[in-house]
Amino acid sequence: MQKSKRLSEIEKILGEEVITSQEALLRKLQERGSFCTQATLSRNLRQLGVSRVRDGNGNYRYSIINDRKVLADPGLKMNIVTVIRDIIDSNGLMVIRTIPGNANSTAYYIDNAGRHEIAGTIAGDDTILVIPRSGVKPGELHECLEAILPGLHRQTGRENG
Amino acid sequence: MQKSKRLSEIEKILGEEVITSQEALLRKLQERGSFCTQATLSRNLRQLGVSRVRDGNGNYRYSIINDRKVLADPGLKMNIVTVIRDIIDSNGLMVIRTIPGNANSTAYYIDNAGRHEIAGTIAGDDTILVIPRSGVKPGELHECLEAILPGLHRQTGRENG
DNA sequence: TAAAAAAGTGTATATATTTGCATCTTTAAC
DNA sequence: GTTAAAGATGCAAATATATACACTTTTTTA
Repeated sequence: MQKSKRLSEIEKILGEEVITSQEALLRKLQERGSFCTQATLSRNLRQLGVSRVRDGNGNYRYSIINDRKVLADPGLKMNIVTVIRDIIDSNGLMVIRTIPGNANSTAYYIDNAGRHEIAGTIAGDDTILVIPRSGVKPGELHECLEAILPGLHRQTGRENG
Repeated sequence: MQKSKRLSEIEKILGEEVITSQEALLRKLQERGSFCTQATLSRNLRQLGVSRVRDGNGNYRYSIINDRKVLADPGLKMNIVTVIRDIIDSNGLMVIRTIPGNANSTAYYIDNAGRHEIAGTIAGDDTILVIPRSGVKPGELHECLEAILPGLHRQTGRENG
């Protein structure tokens, strides 16, 4: 069956490129040797839980994570971890890198965890800067993030450079 | 004008109820005394940055959460230096200022240079924050950036603030 | 292995959302 | 106060996405 291959291709493409419509995604899939119709793609996207989210200009973009899921249900933390690529400590600041387009939603989640250790976050497209409160040590901050994002330590390739 | 009232009603409704279509949102607005057509609502949702995201069952739901930043255009890597205005060191972090609208593309370029010295970057509209890995000294980071962006030192007005 | 059930898919179509255009309203400039 | 410019909106039409139905393939059951 070619479905599973197609699903993983979809995930890969969405992690690498900015896709604004199913038609566009369809073309990308074709370039990689996966073929189907828009109808099937629509079904696949639903199965993958892919959302259509806004970028800063109000344009839509397809994204593998659905922010609100994480938000509405604090129990579903695991999903957010899947978009995290790595975490790097930089002199006490923590830099989290995500797959493209997911920094904001992840940062939002971190902000809303209500952890005292964290003064705030700044998110770009695929990078989040987590700023600790004064006096919070890197190790504490890292532990804090692990508490917020269970399973995190298993995901990050290099946790300290 | 009733637009601003409608916008805040929209935010309120989305924060309180599960809305799965613009038509449904339209009805909720009417219940609260805000009237418009679906076309206008579509425009309003874009202005608010509202996204259409999946819930756990794959169904759509409108949500105020979104990703705010646009991914850089990987195409314009060449003349990247010409858009840089200056570079300022701030306690080991490097702040690069570009001409408006070019921070993203520049940051993208820097990220993709694959330099170990750099933990990550965060870009706004005309400002980039370059975050070094722990132990990397400001001078090293600056050299690193010069290596990535040849000609940089001639462009930057004040290289250390 | 045959039959039944479940899953996958395309086509055509339905539903949902966005947009071009004309119009009306508000704001800014004299 | 008049005119120009910008903003808001509805309508109709264009796009984009989802789904009903029929058909094929795969998986399960006995």
